[in-house]
Order: sequence, then C-alpha cells, then structure tokens
Amino acid sequence: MDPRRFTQIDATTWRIEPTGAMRVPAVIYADEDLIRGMDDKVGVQACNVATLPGIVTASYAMPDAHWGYGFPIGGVAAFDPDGGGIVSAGGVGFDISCGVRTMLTDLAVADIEPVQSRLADALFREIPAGVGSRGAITLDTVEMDRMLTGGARWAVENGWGESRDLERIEEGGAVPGARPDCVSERAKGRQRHEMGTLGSGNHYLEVQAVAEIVDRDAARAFGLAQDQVVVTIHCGSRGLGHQIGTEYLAGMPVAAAAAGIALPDRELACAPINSDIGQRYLGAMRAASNCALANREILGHYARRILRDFFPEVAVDLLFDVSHNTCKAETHTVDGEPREVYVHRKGATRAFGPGHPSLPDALRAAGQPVLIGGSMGTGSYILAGLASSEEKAFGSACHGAGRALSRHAALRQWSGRGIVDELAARGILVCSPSARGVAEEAPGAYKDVGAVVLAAERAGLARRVARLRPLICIKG
DNA sequence: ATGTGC
Repeated sequence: MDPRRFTQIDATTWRIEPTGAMRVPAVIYADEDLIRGMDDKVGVQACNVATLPGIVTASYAMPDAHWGYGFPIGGVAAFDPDGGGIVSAGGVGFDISCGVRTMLTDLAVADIEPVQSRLADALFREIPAGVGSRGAITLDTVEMDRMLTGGARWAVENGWGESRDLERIEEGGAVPGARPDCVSERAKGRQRHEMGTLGSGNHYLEVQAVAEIVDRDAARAFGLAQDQVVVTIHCGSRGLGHQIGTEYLAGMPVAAAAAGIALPDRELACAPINSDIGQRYLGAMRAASNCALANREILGHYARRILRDFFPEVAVDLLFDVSHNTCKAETHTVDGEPREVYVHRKGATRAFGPGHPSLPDALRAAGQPVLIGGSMGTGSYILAGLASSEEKAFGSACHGAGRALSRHAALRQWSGRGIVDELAARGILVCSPSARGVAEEAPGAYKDVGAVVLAAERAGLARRVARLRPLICIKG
C-alpha cells in the first residue's frame, strides 16, 4: 500500500479518518516497510469493517495483516451489543479458534541432537497430519456434545491431558456459552474421527529451541532459558469449525438484509448480536472453540507421550494456549467507560497485559504469553502482553509472519523436496504427507517474522521475550 | 483454513 493514503501518527501507527459510511477510523499498526508490502485490499477491508453497525473506537489491523474473506486477516474490531452491534462469521474466519500452544520441557538442544531423526519419525508416525487425516478417537453423539461444551476440560477428564494444563489455557480450557444444538449434524459428522489431528495448510507441530532471550525478567517468569527445548502446536477446529463457518456465512447475508444493514462488501455478512442467528452463531462458534481447545490438548498429550518414550523423566509443562480466530465478549474501556463489547480477532492474538484478572497467578506479573508462529525455516517468537495494548487494540497483537506470496506463487517458485533438503542442511527436519503443502509453506513465501514482532513491540501491542528456532517440524 | 477447485 502507498503510505500516503494514511495519516501517520508515529513510526508504527497509520490512520484513516472516517469518510463516507465509515463510523470510526481505521488504524493500522506497522512500520513503513510493512505498510508498503501490504496489499491495497488491507486498507480497503479495514475501512469496510469501520462501516459496520455498533463498531466502537476504531477498526484495527495488526503488523502481519493481509487480505482475507471480508475482514482482513490480522484484523481486530469490537462491537457494542446495545448499540446495534453485529457479529460476523467472516470476522472470525473459517478456522474457528485456530491457535497456538507452547509447552516447555526441561531438555536442552544437546539432548535432542542424538535422537532428532528418530524423534521426528515417531512424531510423524503418531500424530495424524494432512487434509482429511483421521485420529484414533471416534466420538458418538453424546461424547460429541460433551466435547463441544467441555473443551480441554473434557479432554483432560478422558485422560488426554493433565488438569494442571487448564489454568494455562484461555478461558480455563472451556469457553462458556457453547451451544451444541446450534451445530449442524453435518459439522459434527465431519469431526467424528478428527480429534487429535493436525490438519493442513500452515498448521504444524514443532520441536523448537530457545534461540535468543530478549527480555530476561519476562523469560524467567515464563520459565524460558537459552537452548531450552519447547514444543509448539498450531491448529484449530478442523472440519467442524470450517463447516460451521461455511453454513453461518451462507445465512448471514439474509440476516443482514433483514436487519436493514447496508454492506459495502457481501463478504462482510453479519447479524446483530441481539438476533436469533447472531446468538446461534455465537453458540456454535463457542462450541467450535471448545473443539479447538480439546484438539490442542489431545495433540499436546500425544507429544508428551512420544517425548516420554525417548526421555522417560522429561517434564512437559504448558506455558500457554491462545487462539487467534475468535469473537469474545470482553470488558474494555470505550469512551472512558468500561463496557462489554464483542471483540473479533481474526488472525490476531489476545495480548492482555500485566495484572489482568483473567491471567493465572504465575503469569499475572509478567502479562499474557503471546505466541507468534513464524514460518518453517525462520522460527517463532514468544511475546508478553502489554497494558498499552488495551487502549491500542482491545488487548490484541499480531499472530504470525503473514504471507508475502500466494500459495500459487509459492508453488511456482519452490518444490517440496527442495525445501525439505534445504532445511535439513540447516538442521531442521520437516516431515509432511504433502510435498505440495511444504512448497506452499516455503519460508520465502512469508514475511520476516522478526520485522513483524518488532513493529508490534514499537506499536505497544506486546513486547518480545524470546525467539525460537525449529528443530523438527511436523507439517500438515 | 477446508472430506482443498474450473
């Protein structure tokens, strides 16, 4: 995008004042290079979101923003239910409650090196990955509904996880207000065999090493040390969330028209929060969130089990599990008053600062861990939420590197085999059922994650704590 | 993202 279409507020804040149907400004947090690298559609979409009924304060885009279905990926917008506010399936995304968890081990890089190849083989063999992958768990109708209301708590009760994990998961492992009755039989049917599976696209399970400590005090509070081995899982609600997104997306244009909402783009289809379909979507979306929380808990359990085959005494403690595709009712300061608003975060991570009451005691002083997935070769970051993020973007930050090239362009430029060989030469073992998927996810197809997190830090969204480098990547 | 799509 041409930076000149914005008013530059400071080095990392760019603003478009309301014009036409916009009810609030659009604000993008990024440095000038990142702005230049963004598609024009990011600005257009952020402005489109600013026209939606009940939006408060501003429509925001994070430093990793790129264009998505209706709302930008990397978009944050909050709506007031008492001011005609809306909920939008396109504002959450197809992969409902897609997110990241990082688990800390007491192993060092030197412990992994002798077993790296065998460990990669074991993880690849035992963790189902790829399009349509099936797991070892099958749910009947009763267990399906229990999973959809119980989330990670349900997983723990069934032996796939540990109860001490729960306080390290957003919402304590189970999102309240889930309504399995608002989830279609088709969506449930697609999920029957998919619990404990990774899926495809940019989803992965990685064994990583702490490559750099940026903030010593926060790293200590999080339990991170140089050369420590951690396991990070990125995945979501699989077929169930996708089916729910598809079905409600189809129903929302009618609901928007019935509510007299004029849309600048059909893809922004939405419904009033205080409407039947709005409430049904929220109930189904929360059920899908619980599916994603349960899925990540099960995958974490598998990772623990496999690590213990190699290191019987290994400790594997959950640092945090956080989603980056959600709509949540939260209390934020709006026009100087605390108000409950529905915050859509689509490709944006919740980033609550120090002292936030929702954080567990052990993390309250340091702030929420903000888990940023990079690309296969470049590594990832752990950030900490900042109090300033509350007034900048309703307590949100970026979620990843963001694509620089389309999947199609990546396929033209790289082969899966070539990427696997290139990364192996750098000590990174990649295992995937799909060579095409690996080519699509080539490190060069992504922006520089370091530039993205630096911009997030400069903008006051979150601060860098540690950088991680991959050792083993199981790719969907 | 997705029992991937013309």
